[in-house]
Amino acid sequence: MEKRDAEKDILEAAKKVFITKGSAGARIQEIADMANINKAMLYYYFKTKEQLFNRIIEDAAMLMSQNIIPALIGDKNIIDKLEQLTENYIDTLSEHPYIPIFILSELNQHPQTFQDKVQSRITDSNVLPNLFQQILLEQQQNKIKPIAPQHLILTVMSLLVFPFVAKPIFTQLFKMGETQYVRFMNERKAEVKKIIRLLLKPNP
Amino acid sequence: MEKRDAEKDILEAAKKVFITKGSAGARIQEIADMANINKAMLYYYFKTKEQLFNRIIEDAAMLMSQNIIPALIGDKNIIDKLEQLTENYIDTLSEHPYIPIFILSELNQHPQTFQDKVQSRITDSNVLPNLFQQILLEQQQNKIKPIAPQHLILTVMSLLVFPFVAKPIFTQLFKMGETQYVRFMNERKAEVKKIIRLLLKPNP
DNA sequence: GTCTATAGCGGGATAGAC
DNA sequence: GTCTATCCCGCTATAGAC
Repeated sequence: MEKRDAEKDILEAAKKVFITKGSAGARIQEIADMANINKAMLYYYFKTKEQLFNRIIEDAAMLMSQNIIPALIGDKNIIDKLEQLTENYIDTLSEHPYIPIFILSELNQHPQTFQDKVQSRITDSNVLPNLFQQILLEQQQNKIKPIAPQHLILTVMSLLVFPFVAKPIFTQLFKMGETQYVRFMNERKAEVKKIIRLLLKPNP
Repeated sequence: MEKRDAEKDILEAAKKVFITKGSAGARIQEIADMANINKAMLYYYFKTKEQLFNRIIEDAAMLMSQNIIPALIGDKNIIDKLEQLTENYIDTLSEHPYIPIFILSELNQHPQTFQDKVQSRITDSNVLPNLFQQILLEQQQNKIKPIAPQHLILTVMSLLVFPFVAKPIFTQLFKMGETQYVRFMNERKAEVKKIIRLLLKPNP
């Protein structure tokens, strides 16, 4: 029998409600109900709706960047790094499929949020410039085919993230249930890796 | 000197506000102000906020499907069709970059919307089953490499749509201005077509 | 068709007892 | 820490004069 932790319950409920309804559409009452807690109690733990929301979106952004950065650092070659990223990303997002659309949608409405809460972590780590440099270096060494680093990165991110962003559309369009969706996204790892190799592996 | 058309002004303003703030975040007052019209006048033309919103999202969905369907029907081969789609889509979305994130985000919050307003148009036209059939046929004839139709479609859609969905992220990440973004998205047409050919063109 | 004024209420936030 | 009651603002929507 575990001790009931109000703050944890609130965060869990808030996550669900904010992610499905968005910042403006979410109702504090609904979060409180879902956490089996009084609305006043919620304000006892989190001073304002905005503060609670910030906490949720920070957690979500953290979850995302935690999977990018480790896959991309180290001294493996580019193809290995991107394949590792594919594994990590699809696994994590399969467990949290609504995170990307939530982040992107909120970012669209408040672009400053990104600057403040997400970019700093990526910029500070210097992952991106290092990756660019490695791509250009491996090209000079003829280890991979020529491609603009921006296009390569955007292509891989597109292939990884979009299927989750568009989940509601394409599960309905392809008439998939939840189980089929998960299986499909697992197949998709191989598909994305195939494209990465097609793009980068030099012709023999 | 053109005649002032209130209804048109409202729709134009509503489009901007709904797309940037979302359905729940949008304020009727802001739409009215932007349309240089009285708030009561707005209710004269559109009975409720919801009705106005529905009109906006229907227009947006229409704009999207208008570009998919024509590129995919007819008797061209798959590669030509997908390359045509690439041209149409990136051109249209470059003019309306915030439409995809708007639609996807609202769809996520109200999945029923899709069933009602978008899917019917696509389902009725029978584009998707026909396309699937053509893909399988060309594979049997060894005109294209083997690939599951679902993965092919999802890959192409990812490559086309995601750069717009993630526009705020990657313009900031790659430190791009509006002009550079447009130029980059134009380059991207060639990049996407290259990937389509890599995926489908049989090795000689 | 256009405008002013206002109804009416949903929902964020707080007071204050226990 | 927990709860009830309530404040009060902002917002959708309407009434009604012109």
